[in-house]
Amino acid sequence: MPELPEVEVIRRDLERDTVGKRIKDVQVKLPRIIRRHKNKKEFTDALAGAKITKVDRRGKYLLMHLDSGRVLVMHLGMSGRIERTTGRKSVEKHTHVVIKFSTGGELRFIDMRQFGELFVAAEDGLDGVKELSHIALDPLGDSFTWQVFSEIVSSRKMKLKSLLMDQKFISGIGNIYSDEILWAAGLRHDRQSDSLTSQEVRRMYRAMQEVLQEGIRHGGVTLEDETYRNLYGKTGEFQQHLKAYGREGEPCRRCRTPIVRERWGNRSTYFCRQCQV
DNA sequence: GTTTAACCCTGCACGC
DNA sequence: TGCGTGCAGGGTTAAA
Repeated sequence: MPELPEVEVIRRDLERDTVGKRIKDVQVKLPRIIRRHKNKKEFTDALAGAKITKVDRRGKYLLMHLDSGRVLVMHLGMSGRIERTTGRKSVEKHTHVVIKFSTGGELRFIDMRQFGELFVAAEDGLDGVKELSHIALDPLGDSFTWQVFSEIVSSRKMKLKSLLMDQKFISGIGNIYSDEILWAAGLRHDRQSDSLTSQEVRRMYRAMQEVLQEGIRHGGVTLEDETYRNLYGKTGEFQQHLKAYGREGEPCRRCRTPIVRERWGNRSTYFCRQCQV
């Protein structure tokens, strides 16, 4: 399930591999994936003939800028991935959109659970796009300073995990990385954000930066039964370095106390009862 | 302002 | 072996 590090890995791959290429043709096999558009034609016409100039990221959204003044916006949802192929490779099940380049080769959008989506928007109207307008600052961006983080955390009465995962306040963090950040900071998921000391806020800020950077460095997380891969089909390796997520019953890497799993809302949260307070 | 629950969909485990 | 049922999984959003 792609979060900031996984999406950033793909962004870097796309930036390296697709900038300067011209889109020849687009095929939509499952209209649900482009559900923001009235029909397939509106989507494919907006892309055909355009050259890719830049690949950006806003939270978990990928933004592929085009020389036509438009932007192809992509969200991977829970099981989505993008594959770069020569076009000769057989088409995998759950391939919903294919973008062909005029120089040969193509991008395939593959998504088993169909929670992902693609749409095209005008570049100068991006801030008005509902899906993007609420996305907060990027936690790895230069302007996301400790002071900014401190203000977000201490001015609200939210449980830390809710706060970390809320895209309105901090962008790009999901279930896996929130558990890892809280473990690294030694803080419980259900601590009220306004109860943190300034030292704890600083610890959480540092943990957030380090965990996300490490995630990117190790190519993101690919779980056993999940489908995350980079642009070339390579799996991530950060799952081997996880300290909390998915480690129910295994000893905490700090204090040896077994990691517990709790239902939190309608999903799992993993933490150490002993050293997260 | 904050929390909760439903929804989106497929694959898989399970019981019969 | 085949069928039906129930549920996991995460992000978003509407409702409480």
